[in-house]
Amino acid sequence: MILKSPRTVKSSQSLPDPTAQSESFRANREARRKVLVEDYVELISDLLEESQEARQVDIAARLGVSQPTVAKMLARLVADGFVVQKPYRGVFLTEAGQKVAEEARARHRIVEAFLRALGVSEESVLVDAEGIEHYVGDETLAAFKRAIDGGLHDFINRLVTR
Amino acid sequence: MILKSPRTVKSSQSLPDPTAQSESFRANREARRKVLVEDYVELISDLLEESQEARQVDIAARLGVSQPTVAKMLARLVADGFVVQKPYRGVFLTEAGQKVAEEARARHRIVEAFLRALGVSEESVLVDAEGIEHYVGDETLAAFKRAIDGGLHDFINRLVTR
DNA sequence: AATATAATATAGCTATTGCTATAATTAAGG
DNA sequence: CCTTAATTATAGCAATAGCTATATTATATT
Ligand SMILES: [Mn+2]
Ligand SMILES: [Mn+2]
Ligand SMILES: [Mn+2]
Ligand SMILES: [Mn+2]
Repeated sequence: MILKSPRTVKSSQSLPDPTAQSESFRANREARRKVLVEDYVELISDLLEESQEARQVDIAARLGVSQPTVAKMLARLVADGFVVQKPYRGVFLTEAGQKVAEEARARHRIVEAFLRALGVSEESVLVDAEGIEHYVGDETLAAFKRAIDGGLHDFINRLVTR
Repeated sequence: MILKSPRTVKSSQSLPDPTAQSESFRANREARRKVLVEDYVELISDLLEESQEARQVDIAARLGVSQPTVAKMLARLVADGFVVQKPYRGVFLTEAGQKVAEEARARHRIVEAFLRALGVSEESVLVDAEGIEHYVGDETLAAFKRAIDGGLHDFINRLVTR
């Protein structure tokens, strides 16, 4: 499977097909609704692995939000069946929660590895991956993986050294 | 400047430095607050270029939201000084609005071109770029540009054909 | 066991982003 | 000009995501 040369690919118009465009925006509003769930559940999973507990105060400190904000969000995650709370002992993940956490972490790590391979600094990798991860579809994720495995890194090196 | 081999780069821990992590989340909440402004203003600019007018109904159709939703958002964009309204003649961009639109469009196009160069399908490019564009920092954007200019495309082709 | 500390809960507020239903207004066509 | 159709405005509602201030409760320490 050979890609067409970029020169022969018709450059994108300013305005895509109206239906395609509105579907894109819809898909992104949908993705935006899942961002907090993914970030919380992934973080809870990380905290549990590191210290066997995930308390509201730790979550709040890691996210940079207040404890009542976390309390409210956890109530939603409980209602959605992703976490369970042990009173004054923090929260734990349900099966469903663990599944979301693992998928989120896998995506997150691939995006991070990809940005690193592109030569982005560690600080920018941290910040940008935290946002980008939520908007990378399966196909794009696969392309990122290919690029990492395939040795994008060496390629960049070759470019950088002329 | 030669990059270290990926094998020698210490794999990222599950949990980054707490301060760095909370700063990442803060930065992303900040970025999230700008998403709608960027999407609206860029779309208005595109509509104006295409048809010399940008009406609420057209914007609503393109975004896949209701007209009152657009009306409310336009009030905010007017208050923020990005657009002006001509009654029953749609909206137009101020100088500030045009600047935001041009920057947003430039970023959007680079992200699209980059995903295309990676071999992502046109549909996925449309959807994913619409989200990713808002979370790509200057440094990552520069890396995308380098990769496009540098001939990432040919590199992918080489990979794909073994 | 009493107390101090840490953790969580709750109340009450604000801003944002969406919706439906309906009213009001303007622009266009006859 | 008058009417109709298109466009915009407005009212009222809901969900989400944040905040501060304060109360409550559990855990840990003495
Ligand atoms: Mn993540
Ligand atoms: Mn994230
Ligand atoms: Mn855009
Ligand atoms: Mn966008």
